[in-house]
Amino acid sequence: MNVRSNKREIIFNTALDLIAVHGLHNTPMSLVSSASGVSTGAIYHHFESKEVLINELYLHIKEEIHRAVFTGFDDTDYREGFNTIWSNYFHFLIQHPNVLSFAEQCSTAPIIKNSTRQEAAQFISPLIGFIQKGISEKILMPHDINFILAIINSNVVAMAKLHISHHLTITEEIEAQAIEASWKSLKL
Amino acid sequence: MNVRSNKREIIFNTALDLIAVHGLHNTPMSLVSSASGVSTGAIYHHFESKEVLINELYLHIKEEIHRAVFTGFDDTDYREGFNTIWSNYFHFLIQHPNVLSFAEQCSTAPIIKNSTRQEAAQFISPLIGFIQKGISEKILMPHDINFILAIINSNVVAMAKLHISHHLTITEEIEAQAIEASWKSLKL
Amino acid sequence: MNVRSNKREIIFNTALDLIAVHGLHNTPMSLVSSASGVSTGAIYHHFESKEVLINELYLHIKEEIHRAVFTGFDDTDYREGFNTIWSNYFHFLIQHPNVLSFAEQCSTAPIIKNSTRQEAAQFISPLIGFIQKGISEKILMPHDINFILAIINSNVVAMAKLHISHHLTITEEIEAQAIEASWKSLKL
Amino acid sequence: MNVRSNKREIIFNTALDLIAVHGLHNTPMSLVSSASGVSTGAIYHHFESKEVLINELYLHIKEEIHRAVFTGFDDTDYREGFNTIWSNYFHFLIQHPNVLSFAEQCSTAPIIKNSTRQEAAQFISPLIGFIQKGISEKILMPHDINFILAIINSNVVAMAKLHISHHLTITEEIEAQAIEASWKSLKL
DNA sequence: CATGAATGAGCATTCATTCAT
DNA sequence: GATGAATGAATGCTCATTCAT
Repeated sequence: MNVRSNKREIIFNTALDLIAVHGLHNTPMSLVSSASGVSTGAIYHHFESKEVLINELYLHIKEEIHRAVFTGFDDTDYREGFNTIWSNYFHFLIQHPNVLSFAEQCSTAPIIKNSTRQEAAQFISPLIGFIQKGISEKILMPHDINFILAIINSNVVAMAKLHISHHLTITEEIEAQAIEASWKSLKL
Repeated sequence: MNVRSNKREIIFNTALDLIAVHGLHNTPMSLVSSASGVSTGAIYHHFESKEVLINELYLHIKEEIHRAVFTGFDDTDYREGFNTIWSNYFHFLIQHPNVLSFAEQCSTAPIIKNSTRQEAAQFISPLIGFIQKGISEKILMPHDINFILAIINSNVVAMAKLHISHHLTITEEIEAQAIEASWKSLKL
Repeated sequence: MNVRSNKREIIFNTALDLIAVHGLHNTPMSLVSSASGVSTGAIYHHFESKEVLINELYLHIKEEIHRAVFTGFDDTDYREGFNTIWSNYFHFLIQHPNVLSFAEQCSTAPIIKNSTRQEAAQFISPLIGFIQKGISEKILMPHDINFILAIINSNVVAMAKLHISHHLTITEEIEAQAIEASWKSLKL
Repeated sequence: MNVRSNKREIIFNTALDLIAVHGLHNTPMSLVSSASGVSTGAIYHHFESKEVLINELYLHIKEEIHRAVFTGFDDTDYREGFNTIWSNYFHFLIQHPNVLSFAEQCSTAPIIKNSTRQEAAQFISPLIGFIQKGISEKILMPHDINFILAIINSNVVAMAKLHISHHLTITEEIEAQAIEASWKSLKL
């Protein structure tokens, strides 16, 4: 099992990096095989098909992101918690640009099944809890949860893309301004 | 010339719809051909390659979006102008979901060349002018232009995606709240 | 008729040059059209098909070669006549390398019909007459005509190819040696 | 390795025969595939492209020819050696008319790269040695090596083509005359 | 007659997937 | 289990030829 999960991990990492650079459809399985040192046969032993591999990688990454988001999260002060979540999310993305690239490609690709998207949605439940708390405590505007999630997510991702694409280097100062912008959007 | 631009238009529309539904890489030229009633040879008469077709379609669409954004725009009241632009952009996207789908797919796809992206960037110059005016008149926060563009764009697109995906139906009331959210992010 | 034969000539010359450089099968009719300034429709008005065009060009060129071969030919001295023919043939080829390139490509290409090859064979009848005279006058060895033709032709073409390919620059002196070599092969 | 070279050999033989009959450009890879029983994918597994396949086949054949030329070659008597080489070359060609057809098509085709032609040129080094020996021993005329090679090669090929095309059946007697003709061209 | 846009069969090549070893 | 050669359907693209204008 150790070997097996190792291989899964190797395949995941290789596929992620290749897809981030070459794109979802310019990354043949044979390339994943040669770059990872895992034979195509072995890849197909671990993943039924390319579609399955990519869907599972998508899930894997979504989980990783949401785990990172709550690192060091402290429930005491709401605004502080908001800052932590925003910042964690942002830094994870800029430290893992290949993850962002992969996730963005998947966001519209028909290869990701609806059931996968639904499954991935479960990872945001802690975030939903946090938002609901903000609403019920009259800290956040009483918008629909999806509305609030969309604003936060789109702002973080937009800033991460600006930073990674070098269109705007997000210093600590600018990051603080961006968090403030998101906050002003949503606070009551 | 009439016939020519007609064919281009037909190919553009067909490709747009097919790609929106099937994806950039699940839309073979033969499908564009059969669905449009234009032979593959004729498509290649108008567009050097699939890559060229998609790059030109991307440019075409970016122009269309930015033309739509300034429809009925009035310079008198700044906030009113902001509302108009936001709303125009949003309504164009939800009325043309295939455009949004296509544009989103292109946003990360390596098939779009950097030179195309740069060429497309020129279309936002009126928007940049509007933002600069807001900053110089002490109406908007003095953020980097790219920062402000990113916030506005990401918010509009996020709301349009919520609406189109039926995760949240954006009524006039919610639209007003979303505009307000973007505005609060950016106003001084 | 003048206009017509003009166009034929233009098409012939263009096709010859293009085929010499790009090869028989890398020379699309559209290229012949654009390079010659004659529309594809007009080309097809003059030549039923690409095959017909090439077959007629082949015939045209074979005739041209054989006309050149007897320029300044004088029946008085047999050896002198042999020299003239050999030299004429050789100089025509090195002065028209595109003709040689085209002819060589056609020599093995299935696009040239047998009937065309037979028709082209008629042009060598003066040469056959000259050879038969040499045999009957006990100047040449009494070989089969095809044998003698093959030796002369292959030697001239081989020397022309050496010269054009720059593998050996055929000076007047070397040319004289080559003629001598052919002559020694065949003389009684 | 055995399987591998087997497949290469099968592909080579099939391609050679098909190209000899249909021509270099009327032999689609799909035909090579169906005629050889090797799937297109497998052909592309062994040869990067059609161009590579043809270039490698060209090299393969040139080597085969030059190996055949020195079969039974004996250094003792120079004239005897000349006869052997000439005859070996000639008989190899008439026994392998497809090789001749293929080689002739390649001789002018742009698909054969210059680097391939240069690589193929190395095979004639034993022949060059033989010719140089003839010159230094005052048996052959002191012509340029390329001159002598061209005469011999062009004569052998011309005779082989006469024979194969049935324009002249080369009996043993005629072959002896042809060798004699070449010899008289070149001997001192 | 001339034009050149349009046609569509045909080709080289790719790549997800299988399966004999 | 693991391997990677083999499969072959599918794709982007070409080009000889036609025909409406």
